[in-house]
Amino acid sequence: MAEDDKSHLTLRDVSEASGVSEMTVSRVLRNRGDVSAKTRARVLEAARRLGYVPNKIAGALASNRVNLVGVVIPSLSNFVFPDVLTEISRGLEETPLQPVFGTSHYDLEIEEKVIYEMLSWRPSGLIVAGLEHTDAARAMMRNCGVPVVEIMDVDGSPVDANVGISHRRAGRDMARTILAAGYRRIAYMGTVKAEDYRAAKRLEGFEQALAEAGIRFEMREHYAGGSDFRKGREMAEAVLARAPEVDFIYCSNDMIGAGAMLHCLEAGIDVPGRLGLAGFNGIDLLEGLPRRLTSMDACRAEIGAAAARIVAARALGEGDEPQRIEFAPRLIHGETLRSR
Amino acid sequence: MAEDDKSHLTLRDVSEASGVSEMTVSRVLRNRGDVSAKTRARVLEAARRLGYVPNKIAGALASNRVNLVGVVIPSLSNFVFPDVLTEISRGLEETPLQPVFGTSHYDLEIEEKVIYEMLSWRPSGLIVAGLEHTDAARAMMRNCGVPVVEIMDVDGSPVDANVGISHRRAGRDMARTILAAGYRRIAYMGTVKAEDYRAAKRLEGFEQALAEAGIRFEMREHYAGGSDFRKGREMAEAVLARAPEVDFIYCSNDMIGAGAMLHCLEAGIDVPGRLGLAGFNGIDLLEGLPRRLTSMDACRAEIGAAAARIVAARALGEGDEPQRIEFAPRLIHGETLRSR
DNA sequence: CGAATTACTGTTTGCGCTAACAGAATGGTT
DNA sequence: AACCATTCTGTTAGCGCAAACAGTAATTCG
Repeated sequence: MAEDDKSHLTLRDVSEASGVSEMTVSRVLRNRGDVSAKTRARVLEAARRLGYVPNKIAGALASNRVNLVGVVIPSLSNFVFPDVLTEISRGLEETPLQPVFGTSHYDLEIEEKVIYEMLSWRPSGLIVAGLEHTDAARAMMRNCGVPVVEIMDVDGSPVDANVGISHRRAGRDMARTILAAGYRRIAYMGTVKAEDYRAAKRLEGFEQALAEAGIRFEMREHYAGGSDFRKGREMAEAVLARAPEVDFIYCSNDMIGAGAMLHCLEAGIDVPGRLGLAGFNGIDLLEGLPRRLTSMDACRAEIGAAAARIVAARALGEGDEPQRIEFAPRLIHGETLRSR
Repeated sequence: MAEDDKSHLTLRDVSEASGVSEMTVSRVLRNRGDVSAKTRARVLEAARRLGYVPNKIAGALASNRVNLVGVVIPSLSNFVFPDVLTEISRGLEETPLQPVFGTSHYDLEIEEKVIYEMLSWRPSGLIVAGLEHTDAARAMMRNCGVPVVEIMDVDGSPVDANVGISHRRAGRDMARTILAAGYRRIAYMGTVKAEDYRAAKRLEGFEQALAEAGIRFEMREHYAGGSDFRKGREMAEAVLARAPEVDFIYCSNDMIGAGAMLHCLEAGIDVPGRLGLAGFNGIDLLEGLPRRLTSMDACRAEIGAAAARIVAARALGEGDEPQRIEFAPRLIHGETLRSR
């Protein structure tokens, strides 16, 4: 393939090697404009022989077009986001657009920096998780001149387009389902991260529905750090030791919920008879555990796909999609909730 | 913050707004060269007021420096890779470098395209998972003029730098450990993907060690698609139904292994007495399952960190790191392997 | 006090490419 | 033969920024 080590090959090198102008080479390599079959072949041969790789930096500057879409998410170690990313990638596959990822570690200041970095590459669009941002970040997104889609959450005021679910409603619906199943002494286990706005909104909706039924949490147990089975186990044990009367534990996510379930089964607790459990996210990876955990699908596949569609449509100027899409989180009844 | 909608602010706009030359603005914004405190303040104020975001495309073209590091991995839906990415990000945090990710879906042709795309942005370095590539991809990496680190695997010939573990050795070591524990009727459960070269190498090493002990697999069960508990359960059930004499199942990864474990426990099979189980990757997320699965740590944190270090050192010209690093996969004995 | 140094700011040039336009070659039509 | 349309190729200019160099003013020093 490549023969030359002079690692700064330019259009000029290819044009000299093939005996045509730089412009013609450019046209061939971009499939733009008419070029005779013979010339095309010569150019392609030369490019391949030299191992030429076009310089998109220069191309982007000259054409004022950058086929990148910035995607800003809180973290990669949370199941949810890799899923969404995968779906966004798939959604952009048929377009000339390419996603570029950045993570904010659930920190709005970092998020602001990441957005700034992304915008400094003048992408064709931006997809950002969540509706909470610093003022500066919001201003940048408002003025960047490209489509911005805020995803995952719809409880708030988007800067531009918005695709997600209502986490408040998700919490409320889950609470009502649990109450309808007859549980009354309910505990919460969730992250202590104030920056997980969506978990906070679910909790808020949940508590609101409880309040409407004249009920309050028996207790709330918080944790810091990542979510895994072990943490769920330990916390469930602690909760049940301190408040044995509890008959349901609502968990802020599926990993914790599954850990709690594993503890209960091992401790010989009747699930869902004596104690019910529910999580959030509908992580299908967990299918195959001894009991299917009651959960709620966050529609992350749909969200990723819709966000990709909106950005693509707007960036490529092919008509405008509806700009606000709210999906309805689907209850996954599972086997850790009495059905009656 | 921003006031103007004219979304194409340039250095000139800031320079006019602050009454200095473009060059001085550029210097202020990059903290390069001496600028008086007064001028600096004026420029910063103007930039902030206008909502100016520098154009890195232009900056990169002019300076011939792009502070991006391309990272090419097979997939995001595999635990392992988000982990490595996170570690690479962390490793680059203290440098001016920023990672940019792309996925190949375990397809070398796609990988070639992704590498081509990445190189067309003229990054400061490239980190690629695996040692298997198309000839064209290898040629591009050889001639791109920036540090290239192939990660995860060391069984093969790297183009440039290389950090990883020997999967062959990992398989061999695991087999020996299993044999030493007295198991003799061994089955394999793994992906059918011929493109998962590392899993194939582990299998190869494993079989070699078995052969040295005069043993062959009782059976090999393959599956396609993603790895989850359910699949592990189903396959374990199938294996034990067809070959009840099997006393150990070696699984190509932890998810499958954990699924198999869940099946066995539910079926009342004595683990590890009657049947032993092992996986691969040492996924700590799984801690908290009823039994700790025997596994092998793939050193993905160390690999990510080392790759980041090498790229940073080479790209920033701060001396050269050792170019080939092999980590030793650590056995995680777990509770699904007899200890004797 | 003049020269040398330092501190700061400006000018010119070009990175590698593409948009826009201009021109040449070819073929068909009247 | 003159004309036009079509097909192909080349020329010019400039995208927004930073490197290199060129000042100018303020300060230091012998």
